[in-house]
Amino acid sequence: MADDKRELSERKKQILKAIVDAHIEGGGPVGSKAILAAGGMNCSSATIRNEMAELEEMGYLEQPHASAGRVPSELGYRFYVDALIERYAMTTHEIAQINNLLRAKMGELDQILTAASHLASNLTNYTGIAIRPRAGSASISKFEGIYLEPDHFILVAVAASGAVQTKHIHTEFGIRPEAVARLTESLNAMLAGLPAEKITLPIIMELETRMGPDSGMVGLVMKVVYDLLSELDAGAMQVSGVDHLLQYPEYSDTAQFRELLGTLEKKDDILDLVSISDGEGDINVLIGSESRVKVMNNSALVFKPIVKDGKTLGAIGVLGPRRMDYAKVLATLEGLSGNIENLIQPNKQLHEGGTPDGTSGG
Amino acid sequence: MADDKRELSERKKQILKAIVDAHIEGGGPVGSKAILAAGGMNCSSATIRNEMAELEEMGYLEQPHASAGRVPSELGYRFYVDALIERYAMTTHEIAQINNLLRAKMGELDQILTAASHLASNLTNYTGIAIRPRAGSASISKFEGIYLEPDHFILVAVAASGAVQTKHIHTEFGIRPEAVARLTESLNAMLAGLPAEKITLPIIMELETRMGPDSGMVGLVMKVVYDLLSELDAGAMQVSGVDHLLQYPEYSDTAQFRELLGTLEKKDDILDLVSISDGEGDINVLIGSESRVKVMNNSALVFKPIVKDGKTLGAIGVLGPRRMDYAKVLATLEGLSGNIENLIQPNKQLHEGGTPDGTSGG
DNA sequence: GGTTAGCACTCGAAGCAATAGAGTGCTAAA
DNA sequence: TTTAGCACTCTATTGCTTCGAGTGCTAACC
Repeated sequence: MADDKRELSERKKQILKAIVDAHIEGGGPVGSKAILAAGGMNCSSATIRNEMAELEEMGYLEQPHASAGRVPSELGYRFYVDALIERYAMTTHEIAQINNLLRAKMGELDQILTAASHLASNLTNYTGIAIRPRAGSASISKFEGIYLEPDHFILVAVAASGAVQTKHIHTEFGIRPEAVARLTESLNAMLAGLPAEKITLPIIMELETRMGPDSGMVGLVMKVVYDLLSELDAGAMQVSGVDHLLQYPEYSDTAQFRELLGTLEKKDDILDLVSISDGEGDINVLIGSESRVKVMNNSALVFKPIVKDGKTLGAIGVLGPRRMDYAKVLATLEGLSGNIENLIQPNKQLHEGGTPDGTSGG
Repeated sequence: MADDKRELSERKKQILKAIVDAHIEGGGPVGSKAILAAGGMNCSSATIRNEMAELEEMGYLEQPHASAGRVPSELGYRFYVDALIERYAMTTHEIAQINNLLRAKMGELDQILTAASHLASNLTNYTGIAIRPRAGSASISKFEGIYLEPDHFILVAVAASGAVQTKHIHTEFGIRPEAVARLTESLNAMLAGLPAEKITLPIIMELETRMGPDSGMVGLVMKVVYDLLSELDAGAMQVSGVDHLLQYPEYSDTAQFRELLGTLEKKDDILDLVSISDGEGDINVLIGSESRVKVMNNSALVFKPIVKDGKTLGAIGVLGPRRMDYAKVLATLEGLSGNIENLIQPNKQLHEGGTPDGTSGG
C-alpha cells in the first residue's frame, strides 16, 4: 500500500527518530535546532530543515502551523514503531515489581488481569486496560449447584476458558439438597460444552424429565444458564489509571477527554477492537485513526493477547497519547504477559526462582 | 454544635433557598437582582442585599470576591439539605427505567449494585458509586470444591452476606474427585462461620487429620481461604460515569479533577467513609470538607446503605459537585434502594406487578 | 424601625494592540 | 551538497482599556 515510497535515507531515519523521541519527551513541536542540540547530528540546522521539509512532503511529519516545529504524523509514528524503536530494557526494580505483585495473585484469570492492568498503568504512567474478549459462542464446561436454604441455592458455572461465574437462585417453593445435587448432575450431563444456540427444546424437555418431581425449577434455571452464557459471551473490560492521562497536555481539552472517558466506560468499541485482533499472541499497536474508534484520534492503544493452548483468554493493554513511550510500553506488556502466561500454566515452569517471601496465611 | 445561631427568619430562608437553587441551576455566583428576577419576592433588591449581607455574616453565604454575587457556603448547603430542600418527584419514565433495568438483574448482589450505580449515574448526570463495605471480620458460611482436572479444582466460598467468590487451585500432585468432596465437607465442618483470626493452628491440624492421605493440599487450601477472607474483608467499590462530571465547570481544573479521579481509583478513602457510616439505612449527605477526604472539598457525596435483616450489605451513591441537585439525587437513591431491597428479599413482595415482559430465555 | 431608591465604588472578564521569540523557507556562497 | 544569513510568519504573552455586574452605603420614605 505504502510501498512506492522511496526508501528513507539513513540520515532521514535518524532525524525522524530524533523528532519522535523529542516529541515523546516534550510534547510540543520539534524544531531543527532542538534536534541539533539533542546531539548525534554532524550537520547544520539548515540541512536538518531541508530534510524535515522532505520528510513532511513524504508524509512522516506534520506542521501544526507555518512557524512551528514539526510533529510526527500517524505514518511517522507507525514507521517509528515498526522500524526505529529501540528496545527498552526494564530495570530490575520494574521486573521485581511485576514478579512480586503478580505472584501474589494466583487463581482467577480476571483477577490476574486486573492486577496486571494496574501494574501496566503504574509502570508506564498511562492507562491500563484488562480485557476478557468476547467469546464467539461460549459454553460452560462444568456446573455446580450449592444448596444454601430451602428456597435459595447458587449455581456456579465454569467456562471452558476457566472463567467462573455464579448466580443466586431464589425459588418460591422449597427444594431439597438432593434436588440441587440432581440438578448439578443433569446440567453437566445435558448442557456441558453446549453454546446457547445448541440448547434446544428437546434438550430442555429431557432435562425436565430427569428432574422428575423437581422439574418446576428447570424454567428458572434455564433463564439463569442463559444469563451466564450471555455474560461469558459478552466479554469484560477493566480500566485503571485514567487519572494518569490528565498529566499529558493532549488531554487538557476536557471535552475530548470526556468523550474518551465515555468510550472507556461503554467498553464496546474497545472490546470490539481487541476481540477482532488477529488471533496470534503478538502485540498490537493501534495509532490514532488506525483504531477506527473516532475518539481515539489523538491516542494510541497497545495491547497484547494472553494465549494459552492456542486460545486467546484475555488481553492486557495500555492506552495513552499518540506520542506515548512505545519502547517502554512494549517492554512492559511483554514482561507482564510473560509472567501471566507462566501463572496460568503453572505446570510449565513455576519453580525457577523459589521466591522466599513467607506469606504465612493463618 | 451550631445551636447558638439565632433562628433564620422566614424571608432569610426564602432567600437562602433561592440562592442555592439558582446556584445549582447556573453554577455562578448569584446576585440580588437575579433573586428578584426569579420571582417569589415582594421586596426590592436593596432589601435582599441587606439580608444577604447578614446571611454572609452568619456563615451561610460566601463571596468569591468583593464585586461578585454570593455563593452558598458549606453551612448553607447543609442547611438547605436539612431544612429547605423540596422533594423531587421522579417522573414515571425514570421510575420505569429503574424497574426495567434492575428487574433484569436478578442474582448477584454485586451485579445489582453495579447496575444500580450505572442507573444512578445516568439518571442524575453525576458519578455513580456502588460499594460493598469492608466487613469487620468476614466469615465464609459455605464452601464448595469443584473438581476439574487431576491437578486443578475450584474452591467456591459463600460469605454470610451472600457474596460469592471463587479461586482456582492448581496442585503439583494429582488429586481425586473424592478428595475434593472430602475437602468440601471438612472445610464446612471446621471453618464455616469463622473469621480469619479464629482459624487457629489446632483447627488446621484437625483439618489435616480429616484429610488423611490428602493432607498435603491443606497448606495450599489454607492460603486460598485466607485470600478469600481477606478479599471479603476488603470491600469493593465500583464507579461509573466519571465522564459526566466533566460537564460541570467546577471540574475544568484538570489538576484537581485528576486528584479526584485518583481518589476514586484508590477506593480506600471512600470505602472508609461509607464503611464507617452510622449503621442505619438512612441516606448520608457529605458536603465538601465534611467528608474528611481532602480532595473532595468542592464535591459532595450522597450515599444510601442497602440493609437486609439489619445488616448493611452494600451501598449505592452519587458523587458530584458541591452544588449538585440534591433533591433529584436523594429521590433517585431512595427509588433505587427501594427496588434493590425488594430484589434481594424476593419473598417479601415480588408479585405486586406481574410485569409481562416475556424474556424467553431459550 | 424596616424598606427602598440612588449612586459611587470594586473587581473580574473580555477585547485589543504591541512585543518577543521560535522556527521556517529561501537565497547565495562555499 | 551543505551551510550561513536573513526576511518572514505565526503564536504566546503582556499590558492596557473598557464594560458590566454587583455590592455597600446613605438618605429619603412609609
